[in-house]
Amino acid sequence: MATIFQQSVWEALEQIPRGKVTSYAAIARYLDTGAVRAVGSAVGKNPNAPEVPCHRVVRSDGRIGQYSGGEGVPTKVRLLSEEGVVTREGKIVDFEKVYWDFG
DNA sequence: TACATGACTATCC
DNA sequence: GGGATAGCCATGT
Repeated sequence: MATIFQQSVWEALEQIPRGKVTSYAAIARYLDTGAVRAVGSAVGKNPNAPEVPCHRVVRSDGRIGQYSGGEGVPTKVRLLSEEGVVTREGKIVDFEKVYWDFG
């Protein structure tokens, strides 16, 4: 059962442009809430995997974080790499350059 | 209704 | 600079 909160999170994810990443904190801020952990839970339960680019969400410190799909984090890293987001040792390279904010 | 948990973050040694 | 601890809101049992 998807709650309004979760749907809001997923809508936010769709706004992330290709080749960019954002953080859970940014989404929480966009939703005008400080529930960064709840955001993580919502993203992880995302039932619209292909529609929603949940792999474009990383931690605020530039690390990949977690992933619940395919092979897990390796899959997330691969997807990001395909979009031009280079990662290394589970961390985003040039994080500030590929970081995208809601505005 | 109350308790425990989580794809996190910020702070404090 | 790196590891550990507390705080946070929403969800599921």
